[in-house]
Amino acid sequence: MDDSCSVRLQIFLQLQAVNKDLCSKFETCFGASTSRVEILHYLLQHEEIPQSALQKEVNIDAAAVTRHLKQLEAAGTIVRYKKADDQRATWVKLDDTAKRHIKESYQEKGQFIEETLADFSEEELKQFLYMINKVSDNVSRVTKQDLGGEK
Amino acid sequence: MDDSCSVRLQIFLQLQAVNKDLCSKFETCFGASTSRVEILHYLLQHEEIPQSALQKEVNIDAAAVTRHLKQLEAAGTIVRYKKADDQRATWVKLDDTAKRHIKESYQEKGQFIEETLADFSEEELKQFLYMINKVSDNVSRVTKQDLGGEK
DNA sequence: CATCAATTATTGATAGGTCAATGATATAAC
DNA sequence: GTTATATCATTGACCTATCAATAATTGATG
Repeated sequence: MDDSCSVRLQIFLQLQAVNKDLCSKFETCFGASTSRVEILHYLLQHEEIPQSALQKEVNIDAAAVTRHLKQLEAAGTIVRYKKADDQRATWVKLDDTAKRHIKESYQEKGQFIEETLADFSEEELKQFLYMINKVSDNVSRVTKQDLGGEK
Repeated sequence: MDDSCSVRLQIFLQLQAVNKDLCSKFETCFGASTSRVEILHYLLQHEEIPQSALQKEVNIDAAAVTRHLKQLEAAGTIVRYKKADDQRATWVKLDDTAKRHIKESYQEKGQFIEETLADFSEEELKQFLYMINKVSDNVSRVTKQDLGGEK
């Protein structure tokens, strides 16, 4: 683990470290956690959306989504409601004035991500994304095969 | 934020998603969280080490380190002690039999990381690491400049 | 040597995530 | 139509990370 795959191990560790730093600075820049911003991002792109769909888009547990939305609702940022045809599903929608504020705020802070990926050519960016996706595929494949005979 | 830098945004989101999956599967594979394994990894490489040094190596808060070490100590995996010349610093050391077990276990499971990065040529690996490091540099640079005039 | 500052580890409060269990509604099967 | 099954949102219990405050020890400075 130390010699033969040291580059791989380093990648693994660096990935974690970078991600943590990134999230932390993202949070202080945007004034909200990445999860929260991700949720708001999707809400910006959909006039209204069922909570279950939102939950699938965002990368967190349903329980966590519920708690985020409750807070956002309490803050007046979003509205939640049910429709006549299905009393289970909850629909989520951005409050109008909140929507404006968020749009402005994002425009102003969108550069954070740009700077994070400064000095990358467009070509490099594509390749980077490609690699990340490859790792993602590998990871999802690992689950089903490898962990069969364990413990 | 949606059009001009959509690739960047995608990279950002994917990075998070991948990292989360990676950690989750890593954890079920190794039977311990990435933080825990990282700690043990460093302990494998140092016969004994001051807790403060360990904390700097590993990517987590001092408080979290304390709690991990307490658990590891309670489980008999590590030993902690002070030295005569400095009653503040706590030294940490792997228990001998635990050390053997961990070494075996790692050998067996080291392939997890390999499979995660399967289908990467050595060249690609290097480039990937290079890119991650570049992002890391960018992120650390952002802090000092950008967040000056905020809020 | 007495005080002030720095280092080290710890604790408490808080935030945000997971999983498992629950309740309420909707759909299917018979 | 009634019973079983699925979907959806929520809650409670738990875990792990953060930050801020604290305590204990050491080093430095007057």
